[in-house]
Amino acid sequence: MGRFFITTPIYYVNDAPHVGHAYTTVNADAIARWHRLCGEEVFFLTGTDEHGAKVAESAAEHDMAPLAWADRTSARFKAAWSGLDIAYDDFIRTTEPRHHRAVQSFLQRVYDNGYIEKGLYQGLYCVRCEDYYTEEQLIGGNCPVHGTPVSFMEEENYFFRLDAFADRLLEWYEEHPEAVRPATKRNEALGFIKGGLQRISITRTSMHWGVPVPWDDAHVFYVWYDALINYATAIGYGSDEERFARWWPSVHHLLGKEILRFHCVWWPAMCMAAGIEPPANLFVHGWLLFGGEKLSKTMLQRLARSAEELAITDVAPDVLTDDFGVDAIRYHLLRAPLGSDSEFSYDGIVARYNADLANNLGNLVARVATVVGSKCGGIGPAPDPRSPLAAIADEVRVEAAAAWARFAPHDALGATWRLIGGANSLLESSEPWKMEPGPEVDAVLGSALEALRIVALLASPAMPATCAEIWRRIGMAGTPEDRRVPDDARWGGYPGGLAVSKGDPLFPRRRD
RNA sequence: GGCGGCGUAGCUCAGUUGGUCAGAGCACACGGCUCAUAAUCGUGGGGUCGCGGGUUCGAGUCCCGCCGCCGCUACCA
Repeated sequence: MGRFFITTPIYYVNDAPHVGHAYTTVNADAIARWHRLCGEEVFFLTGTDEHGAKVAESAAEHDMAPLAWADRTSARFKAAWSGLDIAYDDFIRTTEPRHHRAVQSFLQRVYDNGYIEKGLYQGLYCVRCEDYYTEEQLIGGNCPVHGTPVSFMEEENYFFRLDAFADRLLEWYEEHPEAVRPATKRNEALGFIKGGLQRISITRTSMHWGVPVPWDDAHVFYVWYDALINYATAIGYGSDEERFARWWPSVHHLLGKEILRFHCVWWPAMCMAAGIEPPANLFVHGWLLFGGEKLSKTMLQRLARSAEELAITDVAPDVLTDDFGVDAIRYHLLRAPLGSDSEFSYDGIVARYNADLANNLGNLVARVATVVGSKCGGIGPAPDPRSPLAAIADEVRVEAAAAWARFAPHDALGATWRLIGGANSLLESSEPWKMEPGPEVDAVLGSALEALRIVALLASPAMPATCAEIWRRIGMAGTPEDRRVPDDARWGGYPGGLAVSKGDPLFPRRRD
């Protein structure tokens, strides 16, 4: 049996969960669900990143201990994922003891291997921020946050010798052309490496909200440095080597383009430095963008809790799921091409909802149930082995599987929807509602039901609840998740003789 | 400034190594149907593929320049 390990980035607890987070997480969830459907042993990891100066500051501002503050925001992420029907296998928090142990073990190894050295970190420092800035970040030579003058400071830090890995990284990219996808993102990472790498300061003494450095207790690790290691922590790095070896390095990291450098340059180098293989698969997705045009006040009110200028990070997932339903939002997020940026708008959601969900899928379910009710006494007949839909279903099954496998849910769903179109078309050309009950009617309606069964199976990673409901309405026992692709997605799996029920519209058409 | 990406029908997007590559879906128009959530099915209009050059028998597809967006530029989740 195959194994499939997929991760999202761990989300920083200073942010509230927003649609950008949901985009990554829903995609990872759907892909994980697909692999479970394929019968693989799946480990889907997400979580929260809870260290660093910003968390400590925010906690102080709220008069809370850092951990209490982190508890609160971490819980909001869990709630958001629950609201989006995310079936993760593990939710890691970087404040957990297991993570501290793994980080210390990992970085001690790097230290012992000679890739961490003490050095002087110099920069422009704002005392009130307790943070360094580059000259470009300053506004009029002053701190961008406080507007006050910054001072030149230096502190003794430990540095990771990233610069020592340039050649090995280039070699690794050469030997693993598919490791970073899509190719455009791979090129960006390569460009960064070829541009020259410097050593990285990885510890702090100015603040203490972090993982203690095992060989020098005056320091804690810089937040990014501990964060990346979560992927190793969760599969037993440093505590259960057997388990770790089972899942590593054939991981699939899904991440947004803004953190490409950390994942595609730092992280592989860190792994090399610690003496483990770099992650085998890094898939970098683009952003959802608001086109910057025609954002009506209505839309603003609907999407954002409060915003003058609406950004994707202002939109909370629950605002959307309350409005459209969980599966509709999951579906919409999954129809955005994953590797590149794509437009995101309220009107776009409405349009897709009406076209794909209400008109095509929802209406097909309704019309089939009604005609089965009137012409077959509500008992679904068996499909016709020679139905024209059989060939479409074959094609769609193969295409959808290939698309899910290459992290292209939008293509997988596009293919799946062709079977819906085929079924609507077959009904139109056969007109079973005009025919007398008999074998001919049975063949058409049985085939339509079979199409719905296959669609419910293939689309279940995207819309688990809706597909389970379709499954139930056509009389199937259990849920699509109990089945396996590709075998159960082959034409002829609908047994016939099952009670078909009508039910309310799955996706009531929107009039806005 | 440097590095990288993008600019294809009204909208959202496809278009490997240059030769049915001018496409899909939505929207729109017309026709059919009425089982269905005024749904569905069929047909059609519509783009000098950002602009200007160049290479080539032939270029959205390669090269140069320009215009317009955008990301990264190192310790920012």
